[in-house]
Amino acid sequence: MAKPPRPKATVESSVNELTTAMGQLLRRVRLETSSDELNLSQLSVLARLDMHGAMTTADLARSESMKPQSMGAILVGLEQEGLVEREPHPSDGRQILFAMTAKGTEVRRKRGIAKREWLLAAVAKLEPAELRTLIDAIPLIKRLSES
Amino acid sequence: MAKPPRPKATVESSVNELTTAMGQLLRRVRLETSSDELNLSQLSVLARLDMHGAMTTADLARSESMKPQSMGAILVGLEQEGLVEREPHPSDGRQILFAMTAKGTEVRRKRGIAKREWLLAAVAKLEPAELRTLIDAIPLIKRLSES
DNA sequence: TATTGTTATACTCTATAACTATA
DNA sequence: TATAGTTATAGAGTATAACAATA
Repeated sequence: MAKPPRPKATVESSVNELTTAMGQLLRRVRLETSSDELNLSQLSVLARLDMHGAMTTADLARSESMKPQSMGAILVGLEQEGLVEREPHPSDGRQILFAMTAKGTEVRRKRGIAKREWLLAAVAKLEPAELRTLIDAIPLIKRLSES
Repeated sequence: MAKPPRPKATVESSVNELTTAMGQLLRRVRLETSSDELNLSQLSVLARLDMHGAMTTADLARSESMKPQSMGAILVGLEQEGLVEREPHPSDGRQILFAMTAKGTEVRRKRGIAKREWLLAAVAKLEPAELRTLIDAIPLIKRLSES
């Protein structure tokens, strides 16, 4: 089934395919793991706190390209599960630092999270060179969202 | 600003970063283009109809990893904008084929769509080799969502 | 007056469930 | 009985607006 002679793939058409492909993969991941205890944003926040240490709502919101109110809702969820906890800011009474708890560290690191399982299995089907390409693209995607 | 010596990036941690990065980029794209007339899913459907010709709701839903009811809502939106139209299926009275209209083709192809503009500007900041990596990764992301 | 965070509300996107019509 | 599509409803995720407290 040879493809019809498409005019050479332009950057423009690639950009369209990128958003389509990303949207589809995220839908798929959410569907495959809808019974999971944490959603993708919550996992992102845990990963970030694990790397950077305690952060404020505003900083977390900025780093995830999200509004502070939205981040607040995510943090409330994580807090109710006992995965993060509040710490007063040492010098600014307005700010609140959110830090991972021991349970948060454990949940984040344990292999049992279904979200990873499904995607890991899919990634395992890639050729080594393809896997390298995919991994190399991750920081680029990250940079795009920050530019 | 050398990076701290992170323990070698495992496939597992890369998979986490991939979903985080994709979620963040899609949020950013949506924010930057929230005044746009079409959402990402609608643009995907137009692109697919442009490539494949007329398709049914069910086939479109399958190809986008989405439920038929959800695809139905997307198609109603496109239909009300006059971008797609219904055609009866030649042999099966239950099925309905959706085809692009001339206006749909025009809207899809015109350069003015803000969604593309913002992302194109961001992509233009990548080095040529990085752009190649990103483009090479697109079919891989697509394949993951279909596996 | 500007910033941090909270509360209340609404919107977008997609899923689930129940139904109709055709096969 | 199975499949395609529709209608109605609900849920997740995130935004906007209005507010309180601190700087």
